[in-house]
Amino acid sequence: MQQKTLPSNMRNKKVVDLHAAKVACKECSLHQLCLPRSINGSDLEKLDSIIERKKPLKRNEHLFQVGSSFHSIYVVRSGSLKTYSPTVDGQEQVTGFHLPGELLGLDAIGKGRHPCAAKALETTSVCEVPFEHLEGLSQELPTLQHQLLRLMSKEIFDDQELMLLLGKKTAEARLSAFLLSISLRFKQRGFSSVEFYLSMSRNDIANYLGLAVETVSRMFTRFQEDGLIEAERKHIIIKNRENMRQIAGMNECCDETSAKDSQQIS
Amino acid sequence: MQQKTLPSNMRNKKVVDLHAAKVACKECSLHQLCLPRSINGSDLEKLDSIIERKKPLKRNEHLFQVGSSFHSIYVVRSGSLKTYSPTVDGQEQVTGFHLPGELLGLDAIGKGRHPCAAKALETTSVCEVPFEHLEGLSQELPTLQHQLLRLMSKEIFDDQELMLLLGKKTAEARLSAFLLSISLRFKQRGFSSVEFYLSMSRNDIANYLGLAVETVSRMFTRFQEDGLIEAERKHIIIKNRENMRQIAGMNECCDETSAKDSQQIS
DNA sequence: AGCCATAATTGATAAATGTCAATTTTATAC
DNA sequence: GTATAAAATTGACATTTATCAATTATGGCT
Repeated sequence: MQQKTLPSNMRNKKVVDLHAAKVACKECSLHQLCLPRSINGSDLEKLDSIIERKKPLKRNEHLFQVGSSFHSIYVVRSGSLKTYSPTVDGQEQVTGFHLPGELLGLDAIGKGRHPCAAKALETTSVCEVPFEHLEGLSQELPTLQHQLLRLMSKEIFDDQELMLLLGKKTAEARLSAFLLSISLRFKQRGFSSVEFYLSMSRNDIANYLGLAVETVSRMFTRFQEDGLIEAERKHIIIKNRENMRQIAGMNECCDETSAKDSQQIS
Repeated sequence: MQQKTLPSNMRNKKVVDLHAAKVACKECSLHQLCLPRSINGSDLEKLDSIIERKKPLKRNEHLFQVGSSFHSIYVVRSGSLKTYSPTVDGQEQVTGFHLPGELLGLDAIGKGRHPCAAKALETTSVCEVPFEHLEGLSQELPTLQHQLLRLMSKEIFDDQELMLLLGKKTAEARLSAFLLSISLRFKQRGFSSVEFYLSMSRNDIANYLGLAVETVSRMFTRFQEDGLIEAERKHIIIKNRENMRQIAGMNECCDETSAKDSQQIS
């Protein structure tokens, strides 16, 4: 598996992390939608023809708002977004982060409305896949239907993993698992799993993990003291993955293995 | 909406709660799969023909084990089950409860293996829907494909709601939201949302909510002191739903409204 | 380049929940 | 029906994490 380290000029610049590293369609989840092994050329063209490229979002711009009506699924091409829901007390609750190659909007099919909002964390471009067209095409192409069901299933599976995390674990276990998860997702897209940039704020991380910002900050400090990571602001280097796994309370099955699994479409 | 209160002879007997109240196929999620509005008679027959009825499970029997290969989706006809995953430290982590009319196994499509085990909480019968057949049939029947995608999307949505709960809330908020959730699900199946039996132990509830058993027990006590519920063992009566909503940090949209939404297939 | 708003860190304290231990209640088996 | 095991409850105490407050660092803007 190829490993690209992000170019060094990204280190001290502001936004360029994920944004600069554009992901070719062939490497993203959409490619998984295209069914790498079994789809043929003309089918792939058909799929390609329904996809719309949208103009890039600037930081803090919304891809969609809470309650907006559902038309399309989106795939992140470059950059990153967060999804969040409003809570009763007027706060927002971050429900997910979306890196290049990942999907947004699957949770909106059921009710026809987006239950959460999606906001760009940096300059971000996405592909738009109109859902009616995708459904129609899935009707023609059994492999595409299958792949769509697989991706939705994976989403359910991933959410459940996160539930485990939020339900049971200590603050350090949560943060450790979070960092490992991000690391793994970078790896799956062909980037380095050892060194990467977090596009989200400590606040977003804390919110997502159900912790106070201060606690997250302290954990970052402790992880550095313990030699688990090096962290300078958003720039993270994983120094001791094995210990982090133990702290996260993960068995190995949740790392390399599942990473491979989700690559090779059987 | 009709409201059936469970027969009084269930009160002081052991198992008969959910188990006794068999749900007709027309009232369960499978009926949603059948697409109430738009599917015609012969299509419905086709769907009916691929469904297998299995012989009932006794309490503590498994429907499937962790890692077992995925063939079918299951629909609960009567009784109830819990799903759970093993954790590193040899414990189990409860990931969900499944009441009559609800689905199991959607999280297994992705990898072809069940990431969790499913165990009957009481005498329980399920319908088995072989996934290959379902996929094939969905290929023929666009409305069925659409419905399948909707149901999976709903699962994603529901999981995210739970994540919100586990991530942010206090112990009392979690338990309150849990009880309201169960109440709502009963209501959706046509049972009373005010009075019902919990088939799962306090231990399972605590595990599911990421709390210690003792904390759950104390919360039950407190809720009774505060007049929110009456609880005698597993028999629960909701006395003050409005206060419980506030404690759970829910806006109304998460109750009646969404209940209706998921009934009417548009 | 410098200013201002925002984000991140750190410390002190309070509140919530987990842990340990004992007791009571309920369920199961003989 | 009784014995035994399992589940639930309750209390005392320890630990973790949230909250409040203050300080420092960073990033965006003119």
